[in-house]
Amino acid sequence: MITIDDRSAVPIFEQIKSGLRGLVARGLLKQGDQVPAIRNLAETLLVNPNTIARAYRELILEGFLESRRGEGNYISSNAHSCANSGVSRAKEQLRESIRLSRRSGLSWKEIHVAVQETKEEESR
Amino acid sequence: MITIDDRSAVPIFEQIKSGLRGLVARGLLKQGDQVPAIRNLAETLLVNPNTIARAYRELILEGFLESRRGEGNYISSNAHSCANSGVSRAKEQLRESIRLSRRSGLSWKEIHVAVQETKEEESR
Amino acid sequence: MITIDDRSAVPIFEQIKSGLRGLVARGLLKQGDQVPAIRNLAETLLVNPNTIARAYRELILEGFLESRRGEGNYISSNAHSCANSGVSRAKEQLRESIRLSRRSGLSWKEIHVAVQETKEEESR
Amino acid sequence: MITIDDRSAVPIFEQIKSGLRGLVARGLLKQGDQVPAIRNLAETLLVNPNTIARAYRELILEGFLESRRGEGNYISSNAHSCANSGVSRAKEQLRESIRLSRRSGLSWKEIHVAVQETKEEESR
DNA sequence: GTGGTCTAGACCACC
DNA sequence: GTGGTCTAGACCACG
Repeated sequence: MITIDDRSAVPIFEQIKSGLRGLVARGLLKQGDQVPAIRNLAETLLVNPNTIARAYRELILEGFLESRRGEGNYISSNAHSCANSGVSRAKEQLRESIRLSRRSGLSWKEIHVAVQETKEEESR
Repeated sequence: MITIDDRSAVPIFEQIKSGLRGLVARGLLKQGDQVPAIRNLAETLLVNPNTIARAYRELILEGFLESRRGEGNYISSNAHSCANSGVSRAKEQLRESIRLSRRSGLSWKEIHVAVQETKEEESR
Repeated sequence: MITIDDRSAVPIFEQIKSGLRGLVARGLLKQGDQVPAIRNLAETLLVNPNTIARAYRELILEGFLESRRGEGNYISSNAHSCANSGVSRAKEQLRESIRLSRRSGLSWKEIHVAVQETKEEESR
Repeated sequence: MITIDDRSAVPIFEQIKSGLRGLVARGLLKQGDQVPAIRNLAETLLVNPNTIARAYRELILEGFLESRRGEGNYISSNAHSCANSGVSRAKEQLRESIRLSRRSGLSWKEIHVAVQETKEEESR
């Protein structure tokens, strides 16, 4: 359910963090749900377990996850608000990318086209 | 004519590279034009000369700039195609950011809003 | 395994690049092998880490090396072809030096002697 | 009679210096002969006059040329020995290039082939 | 005046 | 542990 792009400039642990927040924002994961065990997810995503551990650790600090010792990690009760603030952060990052593409010479028309194309790509 | 954002995750030398490519793509700089001297631009942008030198060096490797010994750096004859490929690269990066923001839970509507807001911000 | 000549007119980072390409061309380094860590090699060759970093960075751009985040740099799968094109480049540069020495007045006999002497020097 | 390669890493003024020394070494220019006027040679070789001036200046310091004020520059009486020392310097440079090509992975056979090919190229 | 190389060392990020 | 970026400043070479 989470997609990793290792060629991306965005750190893998960030991709995991925003991936999980996105799942909550979209309602695919709810308060109290258990998230996959570190080793499990590492195997699934073909990623170093340390990287997963770091993502979880930061999500715990953030109050998005709760760790129950010996049991696993669970979506916390205030995960929703974390997810929402994650969404606004994502929006701000997107705006920065848009500004950057402008400086590289893209016209607004091209930017709209890019949005459209990505939308169609996704619905396939 | 080039804008630098020190807070951006995108390295400064990359911002300079795409800035120059953008200037050519928008027709503000043409084949044969001289680009600012390294130390000059460094002073203008409040950036270390080494950083400018690195941007220029990579643009030369790319064939976008030509260096004439002891004279300076000039927009090369095939800079236009480099600029265009730079534009498509920028477009591809934008699409990646859009995908990423989707994974973080942004709706298509929110993405359109972000584009709109950035547009208005720029025209101010 | 790489030799640096600080008195040479050839920049150190270029010597490192051709040194590595040479190691692959001679089969002493193979696809998938890890190259020394930047700080490591810097210490061994008594050279500034930045200089090594530059050589590695350019070899990555060239497709000769692959960098795995936080892990290190590795000989890429198509390093062999890069090494070969490096060898032809070296050959072309040698021919240019020969032409230059001709223009400086060396006879072909003297050139053969120079080759012979360098050969003997190396085998010592 | 002198060939310039502006793409070469060897500075143009050095190419001119060794070119002149080569002409003497090969007997095409003798003691007392006048060398071309700076502006003249600059025009012929499509080179900045400053560059010619620098080459001449250094050849004068070296004792290879003599300047007679208002008249021009002439091959000096001990030009021959300068030319000879130039030849040995050229030989040493050639040997360094050979060592460099070795480090880039060239075999001795390939080096001999390169010499042979350059020879044939010249006789055409 | 121009660019090119190198050093030194700081700081940040990822694994 | 790894690499990446940036700054500061020195030094050299070409035109």
